[in-house]
Amino acid sequence: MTGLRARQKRLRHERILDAALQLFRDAGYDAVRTEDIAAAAEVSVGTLYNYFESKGDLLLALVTIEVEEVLEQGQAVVKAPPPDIARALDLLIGGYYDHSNTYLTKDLWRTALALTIEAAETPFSVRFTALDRSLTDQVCALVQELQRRGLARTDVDAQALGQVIFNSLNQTFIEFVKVEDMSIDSLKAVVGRQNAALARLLAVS
Amino acid sequence: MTGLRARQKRLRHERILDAALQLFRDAGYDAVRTEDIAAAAEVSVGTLYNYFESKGDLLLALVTIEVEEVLEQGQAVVKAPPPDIARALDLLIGGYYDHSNTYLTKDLWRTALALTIEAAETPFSVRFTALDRSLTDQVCALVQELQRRGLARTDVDAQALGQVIFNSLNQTFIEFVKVEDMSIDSLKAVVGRQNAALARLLAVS
DNA sequence: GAAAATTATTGAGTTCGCTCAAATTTAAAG
DNA sequence: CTTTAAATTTGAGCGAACTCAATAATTTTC
Repeated sequence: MTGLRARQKRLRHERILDAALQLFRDAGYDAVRTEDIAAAAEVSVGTLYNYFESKGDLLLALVTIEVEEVLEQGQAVVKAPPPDIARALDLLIGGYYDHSNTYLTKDLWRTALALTIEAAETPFSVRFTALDRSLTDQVCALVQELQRRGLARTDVDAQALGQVIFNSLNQTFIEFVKVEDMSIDSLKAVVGRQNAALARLLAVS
Repeated sequence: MTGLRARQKRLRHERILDAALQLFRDAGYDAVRTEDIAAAAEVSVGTLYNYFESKGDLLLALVTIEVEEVLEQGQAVVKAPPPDIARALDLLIGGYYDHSNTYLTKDLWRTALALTIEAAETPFSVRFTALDRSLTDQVCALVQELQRRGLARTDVDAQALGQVIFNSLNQTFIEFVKVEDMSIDSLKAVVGRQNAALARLLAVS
């Protein structure tokens, strides 16, 4: 059986994460002090820093959960995409966007995205970057799948194109979280127009 | 003639900016304290905050200068692009990348890009976002120019495609500054491959 | 040119993220 | 059960960005 220590460790880790998510969502990242999180999780500040490297690290742990779910959800679309390039892209990317506000708010995404750039070398940031790469791979896989099914031109570098598509959807998402009063629907509209253009270029003649 | 006050104001503003750039470049953003900048500019900390909203604001003022120059330089390419889609894109984008380390280091770009996401509502961040939009417009203009010259397919939304291309080059630049030991040449190689793929799709059949 | 009004500068003080030496709790050894 | 060793928690203290009431410099008024 697991010792008392291991059990308490798991419990505390969970309590801290739960407290942080709750507080971050309610009050916004900046308004929450590490002291508040520690208090809500019933540990001291020092203990909090035993479990997480920094306040930002704590947020990135939460973001990671969200992205992992997004990634898994995307698999279904890649395996059986709708027989239309624009629709397939809209479905995959729309899925990403829809899922993105399950746990996190714009404020939290803003902070998290900023952190992954600013503190690019921290363990959690590295992990997040790896997830970004997985998402890129997923988009590439979709393009390849469309080619394989004869729905898209095969005389083009699917890898390179997938990267471009992912980069663009990622950047557009950043714009989205930067503007507090932009709806997910208008985000989808912007990307939908881009997907339509790409779909036309990719269509088999 | 301008009063003593206005003259001193201009002088102080300049001295602060110069001191900040020097120190930021030498020691890195985080290692420089606002106190150090104030001392180097021979003003007090309070005065520094009379001229700039925050330490980050000071950095964004510097970044803005760089981007404005990049934008101006790009005009030449748009007006007379080489008669080949891939080359035209490589030239415009390569110009952006080459210019980007005239004043700023990767460290400074990292911090600045993070700031424009995190503090999206501050005046300087808004100004930076506007410059980003101008760059997007420039890429769109290049695509349109290529279409006008009969070098690219005209049955596609140039605006949407330009956005995609800019978003992608921007995101790739972010990846570049995130990885300390990635050269500008390998950055260009990555984007070059993407441009080749797009060029093939855009080629008139 | 002196007094009043306006504008700008100053630096000690506040806040918050984070650290680390001491104290406490749990596990292992005898 | 006691002692020793290891792991974990704790919170006062530190550093740096930023603020604001007091002060000083400049301009305007008469």
